[in-house]
Amino acid sequence: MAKNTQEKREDLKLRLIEAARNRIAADGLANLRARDVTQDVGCALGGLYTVFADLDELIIHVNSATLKTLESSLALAEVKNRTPTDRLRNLARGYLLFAVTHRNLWKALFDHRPPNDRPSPEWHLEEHMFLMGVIAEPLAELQPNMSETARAIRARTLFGAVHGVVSISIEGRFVGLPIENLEQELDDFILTVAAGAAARQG
Amino acid sequence: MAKNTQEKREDLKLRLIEAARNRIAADGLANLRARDVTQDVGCALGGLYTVFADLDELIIHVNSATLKTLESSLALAEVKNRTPTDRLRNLARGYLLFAVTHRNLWKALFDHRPPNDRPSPEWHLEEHMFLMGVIAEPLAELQPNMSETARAIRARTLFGAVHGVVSISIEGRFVGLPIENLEQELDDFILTVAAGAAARQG
DNA sequence: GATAAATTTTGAACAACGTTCAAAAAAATG
DNA sequence: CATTTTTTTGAACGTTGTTCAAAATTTATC
Repeated sequence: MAKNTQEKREDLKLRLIEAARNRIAADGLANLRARDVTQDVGCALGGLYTVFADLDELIIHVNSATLKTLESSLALAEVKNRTPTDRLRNLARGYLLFAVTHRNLWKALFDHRPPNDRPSPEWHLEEHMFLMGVIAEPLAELQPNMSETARAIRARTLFGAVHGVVSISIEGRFVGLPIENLEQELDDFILTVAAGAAARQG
Repeated sequence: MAKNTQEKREDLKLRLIEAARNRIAADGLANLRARDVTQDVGCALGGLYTVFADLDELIIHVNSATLKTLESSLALAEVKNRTPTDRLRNLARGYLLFAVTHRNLWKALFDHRPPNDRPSPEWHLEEHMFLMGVIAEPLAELQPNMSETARAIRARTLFGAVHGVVSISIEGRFVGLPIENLEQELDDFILTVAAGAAARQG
C-alpha cells in the first residue's frame, strides 16, 4: 500500500476502465451508466469526473484497450512466409472471430461517436490507423507499384470493405447463419478481392 | 378541410416525419429532440406519442423515407444494357453520391439502433433487404451458377463491402480528400471485386 | 341547439440520465 | 494539535423521453 495521490488516481482510472469494459461487454455500449461503473469500483459518482473529463473519455480508453486486444488477436492470426492472399485470409478470419467473440466491445469501437466539440484525441485516432494498416497491409502488397499516399488510402478502403462485410454479417439479424458460413463467406470475398487485385495488377 | 379523425392523425404523422427528417438532415440523428419536432409541427409534446409508440418508431419512418429516396437515386444511376460491372460501378457511385449529399440522413440509416425489447418491424427490415438486393444484384450476376440462398447471402456480403468502403471514406476524418478521389477509390475497388469475381468464376 | 358522453389534445409531472460543485472528509503542513 | 490544502463525496441541476390526469374538442342524444 502507501500510495501517493498520483498512484491512487491512476489506480482509480484503471479500475473505472476495467469496470466500464465489463459493463460494455455484458450489456453493450448503449447501456453503460456512470452510476453503474462508479458503484462497481466503489467510488462516488463525481469521482469519475476527477479522472476523466466525461463518459466519452472513459469509453475511449475502453476502446483503446479493445484495440490492443484486437491487435494481439490479429498478431496471432498472422502467419509469416505465406502469400499476401493467405495472410489476408487469416487476418480477415481473425477479425471476424474477434468480432464474434467480443461482440459488444467490438461494436463499441464503431458505435461510439464523441461529441462534435470534443473529438477523439489524436493518439486514439492513430490507434485506429494502426489497425487499418495491419489488416490491410498484405492486400496493399498485392498492388506494390503504388505511391505511399495512394497505398494509405487503399489500405483504408480495404479495411472498410472487410469491416463492412464482417459488420453486416454480425449485425444483420438474418436468422441462423452459423459462424462457419460467415467464415466461408468472408473467405470467399477475400479470395475474390485478392484475385481481382492480382488480375488488375498484372 | 373537414378532415375526420383518421385523416388528421395521418396528417400529424406525416408532418412529424417531415419535421424529424429536416431536423436529422440539419443536425444529425444524435441531436433529434422530441420537443423540437413537436414544436416544429405545432402540436403538444404528448401528441407525438398519440401517433408513434416512441421516438424510435418516428425515426424508423424517417429512415423508411430515406430508403425510398435512396432507391430512387439508385434507379436513376442504374443504366440498363450495360455489363454487370458497369452497372455495379454506377450503383456504387450513386450510393456514394447519396451518402455525401444526404450525409446525416444516410448516417441515420445505420446509426439508429432500436432498443432490444422493441426491434425494428418486419416491413422495415424488408426495406433494407430490398436495398441490398438492388445494389448487389449486378454483382451476383457475375457469378451466376449459384443457389438462390447463396446468392442472397452473397448479395448481403457485397453490399456490406460497398457500404463499408463508402462509410469509412465519409466518416473517417482524413482531411481534405475530395469527392473525386473518393469516387475514384470506390470505382477502383468495384473494378477489383468485379475482376476477381470474373476470374474466380471462369 | 342545448346538454351529455366520448374522444382527442394538452403540458405539467416523472424517472433516468450526465454533469457540476459546495461542502465534508482526509491529508499535509506548521 | 491547529490550520491549511487536497481529495472525495453525493445532493442538486439541466436535459432527456415518456406518461397520464385534466382540459379542450368533437360527437351523440334528445
